[in-house]
Amino acid sequence: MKDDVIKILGELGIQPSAQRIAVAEYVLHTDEHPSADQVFAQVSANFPMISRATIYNTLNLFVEKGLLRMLHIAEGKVVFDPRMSPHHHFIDDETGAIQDIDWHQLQVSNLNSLKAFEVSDYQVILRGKRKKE
Amino acid sequence: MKDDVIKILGELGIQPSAQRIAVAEYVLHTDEHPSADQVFAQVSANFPMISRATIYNTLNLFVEKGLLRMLHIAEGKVVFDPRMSPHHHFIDDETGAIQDIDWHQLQVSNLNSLKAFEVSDYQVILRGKRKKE
DNA sequence: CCTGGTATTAGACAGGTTCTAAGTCTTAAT
DNA sequence: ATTAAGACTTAGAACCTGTCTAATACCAGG
Repeated sequence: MKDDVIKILGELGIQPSAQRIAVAEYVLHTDEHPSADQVFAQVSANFPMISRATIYNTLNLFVEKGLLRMLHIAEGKVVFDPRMSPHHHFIDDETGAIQDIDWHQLQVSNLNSLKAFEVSDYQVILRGKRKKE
Repeated sequence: MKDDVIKILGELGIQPSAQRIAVAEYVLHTDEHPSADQVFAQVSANFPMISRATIYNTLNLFVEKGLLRMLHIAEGKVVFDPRMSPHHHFIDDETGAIQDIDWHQLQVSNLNSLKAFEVSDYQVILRGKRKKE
């Protein structure tokens, strides 16, 4: 399994240092959606000398190389929206600008297939870039 | 316009202090999705003595009273997901746990109506609580 | 006018993330 | 094997967002 990880890193052009292997072994085999701090805690257990900076460097590198995806959906930095009625959001990847998308412009179907959840709220988050007019 | 704001605050049972009026005047009339710090910067321009704590108190009060919505979609705290193929996410409001929803379980339609954007990526974010089985 | 409760303030504090400067490890060429 | 160059890691400082605290200022009702 360690060899699998080394192979994956190699294919993406990532030098397989001991620290990177340790991070990859954890993060590629978890069902959680770990935060950097959770990764630090788990990896530290087997690799006590690893530094927080290395965790951050490594995770950011993995994202850059397409091994991980970053999700901006946890508590943390927050922005405010005075439009209280439900609507979707488009986020410009270049500028970070957030734009409202009218609720009725998109439809999400098959929500009632989610039998295990009571959904109180949902929205579509779109990312990309604004077309030049 | 100041009177409009006072009226709105009054209807929601919010004491209209000078600071709250200043915050409301900005935040209710912007097309941005401002962060607390942006609100602080803007409001400070006209109200130099206002404190950061008041900005936070006021924004949180407005959210509580239903005047604003809080969006957790900006940069900031981040979690990582090793599943690179597209999928949706359900967030348990009670525990914060994030659960993957299979891409094919939901369909979003009418995406091509978004003529002004090049969408590189999208997902549905659902919030609620997990049903007890 | 007084009083009590509410609102505001400055600053301390805490968590998450990035930066910096220094040190260590690898690699490839000798 | 040796070494130099570059890549990687480290500890800690620094920064930003957000909350908390204790003290002060404000205001509505008696």
